[in-house]
Amino acid sequence: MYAREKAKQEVLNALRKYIEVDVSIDDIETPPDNKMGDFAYPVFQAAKKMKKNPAELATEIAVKIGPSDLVDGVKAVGPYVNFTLKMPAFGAKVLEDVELKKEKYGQVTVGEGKKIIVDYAQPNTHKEFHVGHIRNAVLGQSIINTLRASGYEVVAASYIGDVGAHVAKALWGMEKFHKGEEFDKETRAQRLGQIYTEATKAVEENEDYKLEIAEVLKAIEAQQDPWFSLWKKTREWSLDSFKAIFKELSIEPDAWYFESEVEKPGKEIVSKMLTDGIAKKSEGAVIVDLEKEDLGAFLVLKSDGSSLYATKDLALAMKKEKDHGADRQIFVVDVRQSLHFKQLFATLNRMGFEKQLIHIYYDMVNLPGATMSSRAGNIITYEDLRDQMSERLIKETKERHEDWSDKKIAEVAKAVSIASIEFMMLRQDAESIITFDMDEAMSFDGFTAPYLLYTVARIGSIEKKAKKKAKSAVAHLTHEKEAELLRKLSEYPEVIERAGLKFHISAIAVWVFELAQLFNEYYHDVRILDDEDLDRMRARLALIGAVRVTMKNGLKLLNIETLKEM
RNA sequence: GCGCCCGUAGCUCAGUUGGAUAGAGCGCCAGCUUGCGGAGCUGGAGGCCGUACGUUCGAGUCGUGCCGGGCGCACCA
Repeated sequence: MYAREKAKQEVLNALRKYIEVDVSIDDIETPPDNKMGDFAYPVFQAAKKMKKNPAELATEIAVKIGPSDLVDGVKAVGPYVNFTLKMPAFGAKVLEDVELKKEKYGQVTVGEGKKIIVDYAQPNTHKEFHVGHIRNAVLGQSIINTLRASGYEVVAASYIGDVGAHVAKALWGMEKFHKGEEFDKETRAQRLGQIYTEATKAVEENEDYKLEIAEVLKAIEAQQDPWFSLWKKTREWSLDSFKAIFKELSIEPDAWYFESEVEKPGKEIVSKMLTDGIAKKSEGAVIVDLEKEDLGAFLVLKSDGSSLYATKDLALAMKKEKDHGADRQIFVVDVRQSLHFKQLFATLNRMGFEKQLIHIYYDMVNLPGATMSSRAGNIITYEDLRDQMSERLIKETKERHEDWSDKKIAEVAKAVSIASIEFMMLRQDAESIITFDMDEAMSFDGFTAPYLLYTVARIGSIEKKAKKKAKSAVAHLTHEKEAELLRKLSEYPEVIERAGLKFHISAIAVWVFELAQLFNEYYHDVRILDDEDLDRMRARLALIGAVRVTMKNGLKLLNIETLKEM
């Protein structure tokens, strides 16, 4: 049991003796200022039940409770019973927790025995991989990391849109406008995306093209050449490029699903739904009438018999269930598909699908001053963003490290720019729109990846310079900021648990930032090295080592690898 | 028209399943530092939490109306 959990348990045990209502660990709150105490129990409800004045009851309880192993003072402040941690003992337990568990510090067990499959990283082949896709993949991976840290068994499932109207459009555009063009291996995937955009514009100007593209789509679905071969070839171009991007961003799916493999099964499900009476024909197409659930009509097959997103999603859910049999299926998908998922889940329920289905949604990513849309042509691809940022970071890094090789500078700059992108995607609530300001993302000041990475590198540098080994001895850590750091470190497992239960990743980002701030304040107040009190120096080294390990653990959940130097 | 989301400091955003005096970063102003990595730290100014009612011992948080913004609502994904 982690230090904080154990302390809370002691608080609970004490409270239960004197209170006539049930108290659970969730009733223990944190006071707004730690000068008031570390834990607080508001007595309002208990007072009501016991028919007493809240402030009086709080006082009454407070005088009865004595100190325990990790909890020291108990005092009433108004209607609250406040508890203060017993400092040397509690701090020692915190450091012990971190040192014992190391990279596993913070992992909790709420999810043990439960299996979840998370659908994320769903780019479409033949289209560009832009910032919106980054948000999806990074958020999804971070949720997966956090669920794993919470004890769940998680299947990370990427779902690739390798068929559908967009593919037909891109291939049609290739033949129509770029027949015979040579495609360079390095850029061919992006070239496909450009052709897709070009084709989209062409269709807007000429309605007749729609029919031509519909023919292409049918040919691909029917596996007819030359379209089918062209599809197979170009699909690989996109997949190769996605794999490279995933690697850079630490996106690591362990299962790959493709729209092309669920298309046929999807159509079969639809025809079974027709015979079962779950679906019906309407205006030539097939729908599921969800008026009863107030969800309108769910279109599951087009009137020309070709499939839709919905067709494939039905089969996908079934396939995932067959492959992995998870207790829950989670879908990390853009908020604009909320209705689609409500309809999909309602339909699956009608088909007798019983596992829990959750849509985790996120909003879009804008650039300052402009909403991003592929139609307006102001989307920014992952590669462009990364390269623009790297370029500027190379310049800055060069100025600071004149002795570094170009190769080392380029590597560090790339790592920092990727970390900067990831952090911007995760530091904010998923439900809110991100305004991606590149300058802010790369800034070494503020709520940014570079600030955090710098702090970790700085700790590493101190540790490297120290001639003595760290040795935890909390008795030597008497500075006020040292106690604050220990308390902060103790919160980490709770942060993970809450983030995992609510899929609230930004809370991890905020917490790591607060820890970094606290460390930097400490660093300026206290000189760690060249201390004549060797035991104290070693104890401080142990403390900052614990800070570094915990920051690293937190950043890892955010897909960010720390750097030794930068 | 119906539905979902959002509205908190000049800007970008937090606010722990309703709890104590509403916070952070950036920017601005005033300082510290020849440093164990200053890419940092300290202090300051800056808020009728969109608005009006309601529920509650207690509302930025819950409910309803209104105002303002975004998104979605059958053959796109």
